[in-house]
Amino acid sequence: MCGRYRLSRRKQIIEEHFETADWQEDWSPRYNIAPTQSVPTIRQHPKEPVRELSLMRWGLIPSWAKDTSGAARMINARSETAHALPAFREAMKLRRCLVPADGFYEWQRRGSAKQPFCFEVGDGGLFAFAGLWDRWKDPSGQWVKSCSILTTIPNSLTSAIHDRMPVILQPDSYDLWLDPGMTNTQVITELLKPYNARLMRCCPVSSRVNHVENDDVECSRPVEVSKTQDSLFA
DNA sequence: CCAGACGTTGTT
DNA sequence: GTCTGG
DNA sequence: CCAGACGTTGTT
DNA sequence: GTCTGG
Repeated sequence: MCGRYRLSRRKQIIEEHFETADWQEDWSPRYNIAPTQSVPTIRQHPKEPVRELSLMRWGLIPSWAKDTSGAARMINARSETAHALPAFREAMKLRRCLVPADGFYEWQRRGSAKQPFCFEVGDGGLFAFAGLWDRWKDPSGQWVKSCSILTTIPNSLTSAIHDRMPVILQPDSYDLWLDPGMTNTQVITELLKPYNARLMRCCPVSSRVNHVENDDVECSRPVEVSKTQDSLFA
């Protein structure tokens, strides 16, 4: 799954990489993005051929939710079932987005031991998670946009650490994934595959990343693991 | 008909 | 909102 | 995802 | 253990 990630590139770099329209919001590099926080997402404008960046709360709040209490459990949606579930079904058909990132964290557990790893694509550059979004009217009448990151079975790199991984889209499938006119969920679901392990890398990182208040480059800096911890790789 | 649920992951 | 259970 | 909190009633 | 906050 994916419960913590990194987006450390500057706004202009994100705009250029994903070929979006200019964005009014600010974005400061983040190394430890946590559920319920505000994150950039990319959507296709429904009428004009333009991709737009938009801040959303991470943890999808369905339009019919009474409150936000369940949102933290909706940070991920299983790609195998999302098309059929009440909370995600309509979003899968009509409200897909990209969630830009340049790293994500997974924790490997062995009994009580817990070791975080940082995963990257290529040399640590930008990539996009497949995302779903919805909007919910809060008690004051304000619309709150929120999003979820799809998950799938792990590839050979991530399976050593965890039994799920986030869906990372190939750049050549961005257009189809984002196309609001594509409502054939069967076609859409074809895109939700484990990313090529040979194009990814990972390494153990400091448990600093465990604490959400730590949000700096140290969170994804590789660390040595001790001999005893080394068995975590086994 | 109304009432109530609607989710993921991990752990075992 | 939609779907299920009673 | 992890970290951290987690509580009622009655009596004085 | 479960639930909330970030």
